[in-house]
Amino acid sequence: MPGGTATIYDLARATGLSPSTVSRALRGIGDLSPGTVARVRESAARLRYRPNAVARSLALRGSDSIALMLPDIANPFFPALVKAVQLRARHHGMTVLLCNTEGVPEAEAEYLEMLASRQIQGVVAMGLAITADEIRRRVGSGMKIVALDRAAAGGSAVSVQADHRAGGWMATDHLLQRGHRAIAHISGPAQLTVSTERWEGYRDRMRQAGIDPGTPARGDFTESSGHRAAQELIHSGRPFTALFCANDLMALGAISALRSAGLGVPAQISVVGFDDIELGRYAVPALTTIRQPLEALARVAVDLLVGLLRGEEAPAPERLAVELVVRESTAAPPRPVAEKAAPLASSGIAPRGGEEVRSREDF
Amino acid sequence: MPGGTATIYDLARATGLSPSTVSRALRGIGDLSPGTVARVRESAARLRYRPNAVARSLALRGSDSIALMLPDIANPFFPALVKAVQLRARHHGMTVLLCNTEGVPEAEAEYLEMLASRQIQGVVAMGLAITADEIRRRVGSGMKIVALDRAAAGGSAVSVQADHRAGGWMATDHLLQRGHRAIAHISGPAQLTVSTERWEGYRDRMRQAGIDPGTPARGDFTESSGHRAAQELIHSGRPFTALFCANDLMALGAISALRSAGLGVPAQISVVGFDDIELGRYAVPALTTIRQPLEALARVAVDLLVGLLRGEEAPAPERLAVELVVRESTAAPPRPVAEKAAPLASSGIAPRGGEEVRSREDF
DNA sequence: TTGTACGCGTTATCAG
DNA sequence: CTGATAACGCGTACAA
Repeated sequence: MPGGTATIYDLARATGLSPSTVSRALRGIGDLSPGTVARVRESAARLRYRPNAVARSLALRGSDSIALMLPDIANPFFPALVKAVQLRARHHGMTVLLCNTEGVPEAEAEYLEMLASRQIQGVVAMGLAITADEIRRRVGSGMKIVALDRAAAGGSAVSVQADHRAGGWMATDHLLQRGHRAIAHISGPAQLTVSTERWEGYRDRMRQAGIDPGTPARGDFTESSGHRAAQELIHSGRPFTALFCANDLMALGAISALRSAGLGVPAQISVVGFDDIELGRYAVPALTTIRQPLEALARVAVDLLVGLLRGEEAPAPERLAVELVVRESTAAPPRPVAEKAAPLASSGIAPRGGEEVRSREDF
Repeated sequence: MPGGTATIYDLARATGLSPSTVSRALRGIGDLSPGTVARVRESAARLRYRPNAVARSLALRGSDSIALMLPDIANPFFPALVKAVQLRARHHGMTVLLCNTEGVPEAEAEYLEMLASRQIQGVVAMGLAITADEIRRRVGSGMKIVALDRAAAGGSAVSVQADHRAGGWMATDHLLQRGHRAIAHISGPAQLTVSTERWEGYRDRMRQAGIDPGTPARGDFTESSGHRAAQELIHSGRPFTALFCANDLMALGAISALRSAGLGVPAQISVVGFDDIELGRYAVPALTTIRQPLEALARVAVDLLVGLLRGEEAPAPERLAVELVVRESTAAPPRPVAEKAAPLASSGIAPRGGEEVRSREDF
């Protein structure tokens, strides 16, 4: 080990064995006498042997890591999912490389290229902006891609998703149950299926109630876009007593805009979000939302990917159930003749921690 | 290229040249006739040649990527820094691997091991929990580590940091200027130097004003810890009209707790945070805070790391200047005989967008 | 200006 | 049970 760390050749020399025997002993494969294994282990420890992952990858044309591509690390929903994915990956002995793409197709393509060039053939992708053709090209050349929570273009990759449509339905149903009729919606980017699905759930439930869902306001899942969309909604003059936002971040932004306009939440306007990010629990008022099953999503996606890497067939896609979490941002609509200065403080003083969770079966 | 992609051997065969000539042509080094270069380029494109990064790493004992280790991807301050680091790294033609450690020393050690085993020798670390000895061991064996924003144990790695102490000083000064005397502090984890430095800035300014700083409440930089710490502060009975939190997330949690307790911000209590995360701009009330120079931090850190990887000497460490950003969460303290039911609505209705930025020189 | 031969560290195949 | 030998794809002295 002249320059850097010891290699299996150094161990071979030290033990008087051959490199191949050392390699086998280290990995515990083949039929070896207990003695040799012990000898190898001992000198490996003594010489501080560290396997060279690069050499191994070159020989094996593979690696023990997977990549996790995500469009916007600044969206608080993702970090939670990242943690869950890492946890599950570790369960399989795999390390996770995070690739932050900002939703830029070029960045995605570059990352994919880089990963292929590094022999990393497993990718969990939270929303891909590249074309279906490009995805198929990659899959065709051996890369395994599992879309997580957000479908890939044209269903070109296996996907594991929550039931966004049911979530939209449940959120809207909750507001209707509370007595609201004028329910506005701020949706996410039009090109994302999660946006359309959440909107469809909303639309379906509205129609079932005999109400015209109209056209949603459009946001891009950022807090600022929620803020802006709510302002536009207010200035449009279209009356509404409740607001279903396609994600929590936009809901938070919308609440900020509503309050700045002197509208109390939930006193005058009720707001429902989507995702159940940590932040929503500590917001004032605490956010009523649709909870996505993070651990389950991560588990299913990673297990699926590992299966694919082992050459197994992809199972039929399934939709994971979401839950309604009722907190403080929703209430009954104000009576037609609303008292003008509804005390905003009421929501702030409300006892905290009380929350109610309901899943699909309860509907 | 039987199995997968084309190699330089395939190109050699296709062009009638030797592998080494192809290798040189591809990288544009050595003296080659223009014709050969063109021929190689052409068939590289035609055969869809993609360099194998693994083989290259093995031959070169190096790689063109650096790692970015961070303790908690869920803290919104980090994603912004991550983006800045990635941008700067790309400027040097390097890709960034994100390693999320959850602040667990074992995870850090494992990642470091993994990186070394992958020939990735450059690391930007935002706070390392492993021991100084371990860090020195790594540095001793060729790994280049630059601590970003948070110092590494015992100054064992080069570090690039904002002037946290000045930030604490400025935040406290701002509150004193507004007329506050009873200023409480919620600090971060005791083992992090950023926590102590921000606290020291607070302490120094308080003493300059002839006020006993007392003992700070303790949080861990999460929103929930800020919420809890504020509750304890309230229940402790110790009177205060202003609160300086060691980061924005805790400030947001504290505000939530204060309002739940019926205390208006800033009507009854003024709050200052630290970091200037995006969320603070859209919170109600918008958060007064200390802004860290993200781009500068990232630029200095990445450039420094790249320099180290090239064998250059580390320059003297420098402290980057922070700024005070005045928004809506700070105001003058209420008059001694405060009207009990200060209208919380006032803050919500306050015009938004007005903010004032001040840097060190203004003090 | 271009080609040959070997090394990087590991795994797999085939003998023994 | 263990040991040679080749291969993975690329970079680089050294030779021509």
